[in-house]
Amino acid sequence: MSPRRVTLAEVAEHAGVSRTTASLVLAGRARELRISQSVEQRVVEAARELAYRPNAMSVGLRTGMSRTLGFVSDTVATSRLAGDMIKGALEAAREQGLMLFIGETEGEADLERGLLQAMHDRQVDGIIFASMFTRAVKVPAALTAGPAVLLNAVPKRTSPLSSVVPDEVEAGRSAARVLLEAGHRDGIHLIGAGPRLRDVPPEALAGVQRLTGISEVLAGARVRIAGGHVCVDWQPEHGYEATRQLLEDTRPRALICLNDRLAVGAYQALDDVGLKVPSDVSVISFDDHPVASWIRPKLTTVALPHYDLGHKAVEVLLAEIDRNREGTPPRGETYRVSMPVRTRDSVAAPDA
Amino acid sequence: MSPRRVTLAEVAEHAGVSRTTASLVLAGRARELRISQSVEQRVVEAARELAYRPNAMSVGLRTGMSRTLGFVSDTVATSRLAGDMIKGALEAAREQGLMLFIGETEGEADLERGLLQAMHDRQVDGIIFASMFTRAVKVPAALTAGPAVLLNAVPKRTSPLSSVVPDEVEAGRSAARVLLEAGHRDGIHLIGAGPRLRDVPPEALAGVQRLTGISEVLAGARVRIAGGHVCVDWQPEHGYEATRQLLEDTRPRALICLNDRLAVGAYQALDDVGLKVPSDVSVISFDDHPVASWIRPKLTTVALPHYDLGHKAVEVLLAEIDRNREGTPPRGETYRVSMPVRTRDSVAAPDA
DNA sequence: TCAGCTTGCTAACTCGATTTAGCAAGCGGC
DNA sequence: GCCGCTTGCTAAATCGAGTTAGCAAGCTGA
Repeated sequence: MSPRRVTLAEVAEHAGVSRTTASLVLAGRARELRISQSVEQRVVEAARELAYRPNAMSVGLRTGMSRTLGFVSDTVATSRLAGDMIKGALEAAREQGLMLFIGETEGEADLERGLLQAMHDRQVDGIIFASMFTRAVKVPAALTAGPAVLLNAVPKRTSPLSSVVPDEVEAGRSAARVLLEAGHRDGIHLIGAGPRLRDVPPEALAGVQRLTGISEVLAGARVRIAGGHVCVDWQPEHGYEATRQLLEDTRPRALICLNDRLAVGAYQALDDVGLKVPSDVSVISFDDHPVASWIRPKLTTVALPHYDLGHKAVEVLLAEIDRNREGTPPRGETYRVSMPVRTRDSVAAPDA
Repeated sequence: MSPRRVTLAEVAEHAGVSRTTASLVLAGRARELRISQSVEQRVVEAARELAYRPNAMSVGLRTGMSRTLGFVSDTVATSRLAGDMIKGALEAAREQGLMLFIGETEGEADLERGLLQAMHDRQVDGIIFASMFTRAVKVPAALTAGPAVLLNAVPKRTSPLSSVVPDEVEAGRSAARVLLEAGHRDGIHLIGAGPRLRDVPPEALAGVQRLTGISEVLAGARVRIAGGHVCVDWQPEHGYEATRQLLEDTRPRALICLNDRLAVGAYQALDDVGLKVPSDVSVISFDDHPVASWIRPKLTTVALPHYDLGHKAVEVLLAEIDRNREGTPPRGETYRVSMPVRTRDSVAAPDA
């Protein structure tokens, strides 16, 4: 794009000094280089009058810092589910005067390689490697060439990269506590997976961790999980079918749906047989998808902290960039972001 | 980011030629500058062996083309509603070897100005200025300094910028046609706005245009719109209340909900009084939000072509960039992208 | 043999900013 | 007056790539 811009050379000429002097003044180094107040004033004034803004490409080429970050993910920006992750990252970046390049791989290795290359070609200061669903990832070699952070992902193998993930175990504990606090002691069923840990595919990290937390708290209260219904995928249809099957066998008092879309399906199945939420059956879930507040009654759910995840990832990445500049090795730490309970209308005391 | 990269100078040295020669060869200008086949071969081989990739910052500084585009919107990337717009844009850009900077303004003028500046500082080749909801926008002055395109927006005043928008009028026609084709001739009610055009706020562009198309086709078939229910916002709660009120007065045969979230609410209200979709009341709607295929029965809806909108915007922007490079004035055209009907299960012939 | 043309490359400059070494002028002390 | 130090700036080089003018060598025709 070629719209005319004011160059530093023009500012220098306007102020009647060399480009070097102008550069040093605007970089805040006037004192250090013993430039007089009057020259400094002239430069600052000229820059203001001419509305000078540095060309970021030029600065980047000279300094090796482009003031841009890369955000590479499978489908975060485009899946309609985790937009707040991007939002959090965008805001954290903006606060520091940085811009974000977005790239989506759809999980394809070739696309991923091309994107990482394109970002490195553009000299990004660092890269956030994000996953739509919490999972363990194979860290691409190209990613460790410079500062990078995993977002909503943990490395499959030992890696120098730090991770930022939701605290899913604690979320499971929270969900169980909500039911216990409402008075539920039996008839608690899982929709989506369980009741044993081995009923969850190990790659479904969120499921494993949610169930871990749920089991821990219920066991601690000597409450048994009455049953679990495995779903091959966590969409409304699967929640509907699982709940239909459950209702053929028994009358549940509470459902822990492993995500909100499963809960949508559970609501539909309960409605089909005339059971009311929450007077007949309480429902608690995870994610806080917008649909949670569209269904009636509104769903109590433990929220994925997308915004905070994205924001934290940028913070951690910036720390890694600083570390890299100082020649310090990467931190390789896992940061867990807590998941708040969104209390709505789907949980009540068990009926008699 | 400072990981070691191979420079053109290193390729030249490896091939035993000048940097100029190496540059000309890799730019495909060997023939034009009469460089021998053997020299050309040596350069190409050296570049391959050394895995040379040009530094995009350097190329950008020298050529004035950064091979990046800006995407500025209110809340498109982060609202969870229009992710496919970004996806379409990302894919169109990737096909051309370009990358996308994303920035969100939340409709704040200061943020908007800062973002446009940041993108210009980084020498973006052009900018897509997008809106989450179809609307008329005040085009920021900074935007017309170089190639730019409006996406899901039209300019409030005459502007040199082209627009890419969904064809909402034709979408309204499609929706009406679906009902006519199912046999509906009366008892057709609108949920969200209407029945007259003046019942829609003029700034709710999609509403005005959808209603225009609906009215046109129904009038052409001599079918009256039985009634319309204005909603201050188009969320499920509003659809629920409007439909509840409607059901207190009359028994509708078909509902045209002005978007899918209103339809969610309408479904809930119909369920409350034991009316079945579609046997008792057909429902058609707009947008094709994911929830359309979660509710039961699945909703027939006229889809917003987010992916195609985003893709088209990049295409149009690239044409504008070429035009700008040739010194040709911007096109200033409006491109309407058609909205396909997603036929599901919510429309049937009227009952007796 | 000489002049003009062709071939095949290179030196130098450019893009816009930053960085570093160093120079000139002035001052103070011996 | 001379030398060393301080002040206040600048020239030159750098970052990595692209662009343009031009030079040297060789060939051909008169």
